[in-house]
Amino acid sequence: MNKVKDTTTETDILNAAKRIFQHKGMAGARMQEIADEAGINKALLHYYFRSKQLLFEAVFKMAFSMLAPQLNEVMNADSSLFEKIRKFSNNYISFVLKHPYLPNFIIQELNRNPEFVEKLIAEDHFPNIEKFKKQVNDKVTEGTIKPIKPEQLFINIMALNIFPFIGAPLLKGFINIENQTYNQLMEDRKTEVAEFIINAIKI
Amino acid sequence: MNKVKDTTTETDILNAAKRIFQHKGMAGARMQEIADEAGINKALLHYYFRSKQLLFEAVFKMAFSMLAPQLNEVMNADSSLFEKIRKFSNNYISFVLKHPYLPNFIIQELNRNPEFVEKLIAEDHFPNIEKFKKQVNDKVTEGTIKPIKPEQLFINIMALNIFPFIGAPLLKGFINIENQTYNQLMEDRKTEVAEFIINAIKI
DNA sequence: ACTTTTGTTAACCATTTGGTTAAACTATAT
DNA sequence: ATATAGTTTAACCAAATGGTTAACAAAAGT
Repeated sequence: MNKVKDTTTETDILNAAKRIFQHKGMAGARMQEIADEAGINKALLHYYFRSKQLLFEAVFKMAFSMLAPQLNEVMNADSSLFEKIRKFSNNYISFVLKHPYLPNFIIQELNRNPEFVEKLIAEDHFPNIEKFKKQVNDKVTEGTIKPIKPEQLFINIMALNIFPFIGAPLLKGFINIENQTYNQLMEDRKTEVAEFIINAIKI
Repeated sequence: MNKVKDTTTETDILNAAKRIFQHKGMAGARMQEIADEAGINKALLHYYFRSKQLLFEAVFKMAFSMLAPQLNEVMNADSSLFEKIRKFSNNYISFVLKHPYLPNFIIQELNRNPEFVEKLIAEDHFPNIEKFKKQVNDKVTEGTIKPIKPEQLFINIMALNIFPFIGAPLLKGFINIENQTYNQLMEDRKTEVAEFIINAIKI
């Protein structure tokens, strides 16, 4: 009964489904296309995951669990506020450059299905930013940084790191540059975003 | 041949389609549902717009044309750089608070269909940020603001203004607050975002 | 008055789509 | 070797879906 065997088929399916779902979303993805991508028969998808919905949820949770821990680790570390901002920006952008479709996939499906957030919160390892909030409030009180609500600072950090990937097609149009140049901008942002934020709040 | 009559049916369809498309996306929307929402027969949709694709494109262009001019006007105005940042943030957030689903709709469909951007660029009134870029470069040269690439500053402005709406479900989960509190945060951002940006670049 | 154009509907159609079934195949244990 | 449990497939199926047709109603033009 042990899973000594390599579960290649199941993981093949998951990876194929991840690719298709991330490109087309839940509604736009087709079971047949996922089966083709995985190189198997469509019935096997149902054998392993019962329904499109369950397959989707498996993919979604996998995607979310690739991103959430990063946020959690950095935000709850013992490092200073500025270090957190630097580390998160660097880590996050490096990671997303390797998985460019992940953030958009998650945000998109959460918008279509807002009640899904509650399910995620109930799960383990959902990010918690209490420590970060306290840290910001302390620094504001002691006058080390400009007054700002922790929530606003948090939103700003997320926005500056995540949006450039989600809004890439639009931004490329506005700025009028090609993919490669845009990627170079992202590369630069690994450090520049953090400095931008720190400049905005330091006294 | 004059359109003296009110084109209620056509606009009814457009408005209904806008609501459905914005909530469910192109792939997730159903023609029947749009017809129901508009209170008409499904065949009428095809009578007015031929196909789902064309109806979608009509809705998309309408949505885009509600947002793009704002960007254009502010960015190409004669006002100072800081004024532009303040005005855009205030205008944009005010507008989106009234149309919360617009930005996500546009960004989402552009991600599914990146070649759509080229079509938009070809159309009239596609935003142009050359004036803004020159303005930033000048101020950097004369030492009035910290060195920053105009493209990066532009991305930051867009990110800080747009992302809080697109990422709302996720951010509400992270910050652990309700809709009303979140809306108050957005209200505050009308002015705070601009000051955050200005603090980040002023010397 | 009547003809033509425009607007609207119910019924229909072909295709797509998620899902099922039963049979075949594979490996493993006995 | 053979029974057994797990894996994979081809063939099906019912429902949903985008789109069409033909008939009819309402304006608009003459």
